[in-house]
Amino acid sequence: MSDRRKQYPFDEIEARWQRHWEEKGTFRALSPGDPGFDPDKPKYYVLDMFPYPSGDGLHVGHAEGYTATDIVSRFMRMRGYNVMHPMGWDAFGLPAEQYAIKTGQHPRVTTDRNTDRFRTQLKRLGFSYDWDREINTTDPGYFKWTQWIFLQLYHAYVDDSGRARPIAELEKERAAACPEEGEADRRAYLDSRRLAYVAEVPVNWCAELGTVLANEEVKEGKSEVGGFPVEKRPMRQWMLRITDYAQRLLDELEVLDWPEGIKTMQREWIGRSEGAEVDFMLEGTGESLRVFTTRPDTLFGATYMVLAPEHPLVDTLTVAGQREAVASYRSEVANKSDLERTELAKEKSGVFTGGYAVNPVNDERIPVWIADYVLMTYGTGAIMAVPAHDERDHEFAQAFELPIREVVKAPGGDEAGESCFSGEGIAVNSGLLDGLETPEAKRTIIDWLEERGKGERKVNFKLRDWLFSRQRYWGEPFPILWREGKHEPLDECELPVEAPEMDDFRPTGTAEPPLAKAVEWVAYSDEAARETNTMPQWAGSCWYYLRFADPRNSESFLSPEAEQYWLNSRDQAGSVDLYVGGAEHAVLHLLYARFWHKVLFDLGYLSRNEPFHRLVNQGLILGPDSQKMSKSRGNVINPDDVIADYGADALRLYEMFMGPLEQVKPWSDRGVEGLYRFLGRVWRLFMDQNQEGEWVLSPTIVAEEPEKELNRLLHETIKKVTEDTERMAFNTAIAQMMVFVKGFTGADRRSASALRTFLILLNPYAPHLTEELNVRLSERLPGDGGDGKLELAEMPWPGHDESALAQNEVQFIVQVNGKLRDRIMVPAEIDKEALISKASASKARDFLEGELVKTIVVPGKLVNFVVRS
RNA sequence: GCCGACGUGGCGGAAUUGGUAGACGCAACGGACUUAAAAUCCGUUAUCCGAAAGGGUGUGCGGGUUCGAGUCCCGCCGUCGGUACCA
Repeated sequence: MSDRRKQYPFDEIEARWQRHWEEKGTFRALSPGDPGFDPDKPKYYVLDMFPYPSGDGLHVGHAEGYTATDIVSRFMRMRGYNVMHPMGWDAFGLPAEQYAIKTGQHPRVTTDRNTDRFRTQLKRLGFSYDWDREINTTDPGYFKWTQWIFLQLYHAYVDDSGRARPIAELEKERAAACPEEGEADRRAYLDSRRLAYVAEVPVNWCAELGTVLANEEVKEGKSEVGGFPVEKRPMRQWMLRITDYAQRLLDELEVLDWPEGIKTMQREWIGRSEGAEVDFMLEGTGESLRVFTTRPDTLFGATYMVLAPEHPLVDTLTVAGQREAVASYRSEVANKSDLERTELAKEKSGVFTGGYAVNPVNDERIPVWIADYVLMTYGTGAIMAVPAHDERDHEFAQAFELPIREVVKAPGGDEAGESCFSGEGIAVNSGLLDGLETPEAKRTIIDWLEERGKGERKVNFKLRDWLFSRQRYWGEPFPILWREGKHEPLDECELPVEAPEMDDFRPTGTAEPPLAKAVEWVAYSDEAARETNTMPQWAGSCWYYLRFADPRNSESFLSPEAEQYWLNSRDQAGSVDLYVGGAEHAVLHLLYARFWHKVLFDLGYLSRNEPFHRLVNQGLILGPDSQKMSKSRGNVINPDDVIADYGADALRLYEMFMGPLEQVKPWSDRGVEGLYRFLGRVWRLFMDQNQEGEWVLSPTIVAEEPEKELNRLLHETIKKVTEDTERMAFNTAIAQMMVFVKGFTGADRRSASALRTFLILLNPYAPHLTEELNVRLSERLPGDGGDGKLELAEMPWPGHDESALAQNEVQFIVQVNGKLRDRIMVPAEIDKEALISKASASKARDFLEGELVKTIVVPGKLVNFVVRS
């Protein structure tokens, strides 16, 4: 590129305008109370998923989503909205900490360096962020409020109506209801209801990372970060009771304007299923075994039962003769990693305990097995097996030669044969249920069970409580103390709790977090010690979109005034109007943020019950080889290089022109060049180069209105670009602007006002070039401000004039039997008779032999003759 | 296996409500300018038959609905993403 001549001096232009915007504060979003705030302007909040500032710097995928939101932001500002478009840093996280371990350099240093680099890169792309609202999750002034929100969770519970309330209210109720209760019991009861609680549960321990991970962070038995093996281990950890919100997280998803795929993924992750819990008496023990089933109508077909190997009743049930087999199976399973357990899923395994249970519906005696296809973590950790109507049970029954009894007939009538039938049908061999259809049979049997106290209706969720502590240094410390083995909250006035300075960030190799090594810090007082776990990376990103509305508030996480203005759109469920980011956060960040938002909503801090009204996922940009970009493949495109060669406007425009925003699409170096050439054509539409090689305004530009055809082209372009930008179809908007440029390039008298309008249309896409040309155009046509000084960013978006689109003659197509035979030009006001007669006189007449059945006229479009030969 | 998205020229893609398939860009080819090249500008470019005029075929495959289907319906095939013993 070095010696090739530039199409236009983009480097100089872009740097200058970026400096100008920064100095002038062009894109500052004023809040209520700010000088110059206009209360009549409607607000619009456009949010990007803020990046983790990694050492690799910005990549073209960031640039894609951020360009899209920047176009929308600039567009909406020109349409009269007060637009908030902020940016910040999700800067706690593993890479900085691992780098610190390797080099001994404090993560703060790496983080600051990386955020500086990211900020510089983003500014170089000309994004219209309000940098006064920049936030960083690792700033004490920010995480003070992350810790504060944690305390709100700690001090809250969910009442019977499903709303979060202060736990103090529950404490009062409890004291009134159980006045005799001792202090320890009272405390245990309250802790069992808190939204933030401590529990000893089997958790995902990753030895390599030296920390536990949430279910959502484990993929196929490996850590999502790094791909290291993860094992289940019982550990005492902080948990958040997200399961109390399962139903609302499901229900309140409905009205959101999100991609259907993301909604489905959240629904599946929450995994609601309706059914019943049923008690089976265990023979000879006096104890009962509770199972969960979604098909209580198949109770008569239960021919055996299965417990998860970890189930507490296994020891009670196992008979002497089976003790050895059971013990060895249990230890075999315990040694399997989650990965092995799922990989071997095809082959069913299990062992008979020797014990029997009694089916409550028919008093039948059925054997109880243990098998690892039953999970301790779902339902009750035990199932009744109905091999005739459940594939897994069927497989197991075949492997161990257990009886299979059909109790549901398929509606078609014919029997399923060898394989099992798991659909709905008519109950058979089922006593009181015989002849009933499945839904009716379910209702009947549940009523029967409930009347006899042998079972009850039950809804189960796959969603588990959120494991909220990590054994890391670079995260938010918990605002919690431990005294005599009991946790207690720090007072709000002690926030933020900052991590101590340390030289050694290494994991301890045990469950003990690195912070435990800071002995002096841990010792809060003689009796009290600080919690040494830290919060997961998701904590900071759970509420950052709220903080942008009031980023410097030191008295509160968010003032009611800012909340009312920026986060309360009365006509929609969510607070943020438009949220753009990658689909990889479908069930992590987006679920956690919804949860916190609902808690804060319930506690009265927020006006809307959902955070994000409209969500758009940008598609991945692949390398030029159509493979995922990765360092090892060597197909990574660095935006810095592209900007150096072609400029930020060309990069922005190319990424928007590649195809629909949501779609996965490969990078093409040639493609960027094409858009760069387009910008060069735009430049030369306005500018000529003189003998000295200087760019001067073209003499073809005249202060007069465009002639009719060009005026139509102008208004067609206004219409199309407006509509396409509205629906975020940026690629087709750009295509139309190319057509405009082609049309006006061919004109030797170029209307200055038409060109100014065009610059407004292109401005959100290529802000630097257009602002520059606008200034130069003002020599010929002063700006709308009267003094020629008004910038495009301050101009209103144009509307199109419908009358300019009108044409004297319009084209109709002529079809015979739906097949194109000719195109004819007719007067726009032609009546139907004349149109048909003209159409039948066209080239179509050669195909009109035979009987004319009917003639179809689509106004403004076509005439179709239907002929039978 | 299940759920979701998608399948259109050599390539990226367009066709918003069923109504001209291939807008726009890339690549390729031809021409202008130039001593020459680069850059720029103009033109051609789905495919088959034909010298041409013109005609046939064509949106993954097979069927259907309709005057008319890339678009709607049924059944397949393929690619990508998610998920995986959740009873």
